[in-house]
Amino acid sequence: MKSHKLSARLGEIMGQISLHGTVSVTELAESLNVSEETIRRDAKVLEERGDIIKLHGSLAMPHQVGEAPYDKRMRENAEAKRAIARKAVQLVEDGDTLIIDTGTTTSVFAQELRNRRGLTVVTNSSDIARTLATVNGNKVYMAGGELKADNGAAFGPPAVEFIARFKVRHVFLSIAGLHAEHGPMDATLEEAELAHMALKAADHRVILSDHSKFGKVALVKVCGFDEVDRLVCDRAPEGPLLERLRGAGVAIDIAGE
Amino acid sequence: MKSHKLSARLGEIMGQISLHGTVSVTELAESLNVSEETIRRDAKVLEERGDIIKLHGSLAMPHQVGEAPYDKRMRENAEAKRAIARKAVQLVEDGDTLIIDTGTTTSVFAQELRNRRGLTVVTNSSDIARTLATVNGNKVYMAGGELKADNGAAFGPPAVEFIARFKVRHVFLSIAGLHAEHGPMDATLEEAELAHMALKAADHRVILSDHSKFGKVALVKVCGFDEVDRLVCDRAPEGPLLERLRGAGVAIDIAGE
DNA sequence: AGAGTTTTGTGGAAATTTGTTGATTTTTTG
DNA sequence: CAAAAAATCAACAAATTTCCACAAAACTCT
Repeated sequence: MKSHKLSARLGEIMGQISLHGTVSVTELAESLNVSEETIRRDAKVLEERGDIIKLHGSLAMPHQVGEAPYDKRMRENAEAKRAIARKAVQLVEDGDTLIIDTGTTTSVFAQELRNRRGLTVVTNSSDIARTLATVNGNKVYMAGGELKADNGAAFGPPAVEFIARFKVRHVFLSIAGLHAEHGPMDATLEEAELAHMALKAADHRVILSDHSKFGKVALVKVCGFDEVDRLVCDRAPEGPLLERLRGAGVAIDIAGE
Repeated sequence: MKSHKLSARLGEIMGQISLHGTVSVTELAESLNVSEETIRRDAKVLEERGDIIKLHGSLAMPHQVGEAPYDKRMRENAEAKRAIARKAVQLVEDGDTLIIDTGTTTSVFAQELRNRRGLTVVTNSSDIARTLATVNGNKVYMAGGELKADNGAAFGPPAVEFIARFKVRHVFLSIAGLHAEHGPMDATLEEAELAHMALKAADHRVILSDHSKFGKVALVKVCGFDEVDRLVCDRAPEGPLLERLRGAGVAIDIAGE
């Protein structure tokens, strides 16, 4: 059974943290008249409960105030995304034409594209547009309309039509899942429709995906395996997924090789 | 797998950077009472996380990399722009509807608008769109098309038509010059046309301008003094300019008062 | 009161962070 | 263009924090 004293202290700790943003372990130990080790043990349960995060020497709120879910997603698997983006940039030459779909991985990819010059970029993502629009003599075409709060990108028929007017060399897609049976999948119908149109508009069709998407099923199928030319990922796919990719002749690039 | 612990200092560094645009390593070391080497190490993880970029001797927001003229302009008079933005935000309430024109001052203004919730924002700037689209339950409508490399914003007839379809409470404009005789002026015809349409679409028309624009002549006249309701600036205008503003009944807000 | 359980404190080893030094690189200056 | 100044990097030592195992203390229940 839990003691009352313990839960009272946890509440006090939470109060201190939410009041000051971060509090040092030493401070807490002094103000609550317990040893630092006790504070650490409390911090452990608080962290497992997801109420706080432990830093080195102090405790803090789990996420920065005002941080968007999108920004948070950008941080998940950040190293993998960065590695994939670096690898994918090698496919692009100065002066290339490309369509870049919305997504956290493609946003990182866009940042890495600052190492290329004179690109012509078509996108529906305000983040990608901003990243590339003002630098290196790039030309950027962005689909307008209402930007979905989820990711700051335009969808719907106008956006699809906008994309359809272009014919480019490469298209780079982010996906929500990559399943051996169902193929590349997105979380919403609108995303999938736009991605599908983008695929038709390019000669060389590339999917950027970290391994956490492998075998995952999302809501809507984007396309068949035969509509993709290349997969750039951080770890090699295995089993039936690998079979399907090979069968469809999809080239596979593994970041860091 | 080594999970890097984070220092509570990282948040403070991010705050400083987003506040001033760029901060020198030396300044940070002094204000946080740690060695410069420690700041550099913090900067490294922040950079790998994509939150900042390291310059030689200082740290900056990620989009200030490269030599884009737009980013350079963002740094000029950074303090004044920030102060003006803070003042202007006081005019906006949660849930307001607004049009925000492209510009360096309005971009800073958009950052400050993260202190408001549930806004409906219409803009032609990819930077402003990206700043506000994914947070606080805002609704953002962005004009699409080719983004001018100069500032990452859409112009031309389609953009003007896009803006014309809205009717909002406030419009916020950046300008290139504010002259007693010629009124508010922009650097290009396209910018001026779009700004003029934006003015017609709002009840409350606000110009954001630092004092360096006072008395300056740019290429194209945007509108008459009587088409403006308010000027937010960092220093009081003087002489004939002040006369004209007063004569037209333009309210004047001075940042820091 | 006393056995069993839970919570807390203590000590030393392990891990992480920080400061310092000197070499290296970049930027500025004459 | 070369020298001087400033900033970064690499490596090691010092300081701080955490982790782990076990003992002491507090609490529960009969």
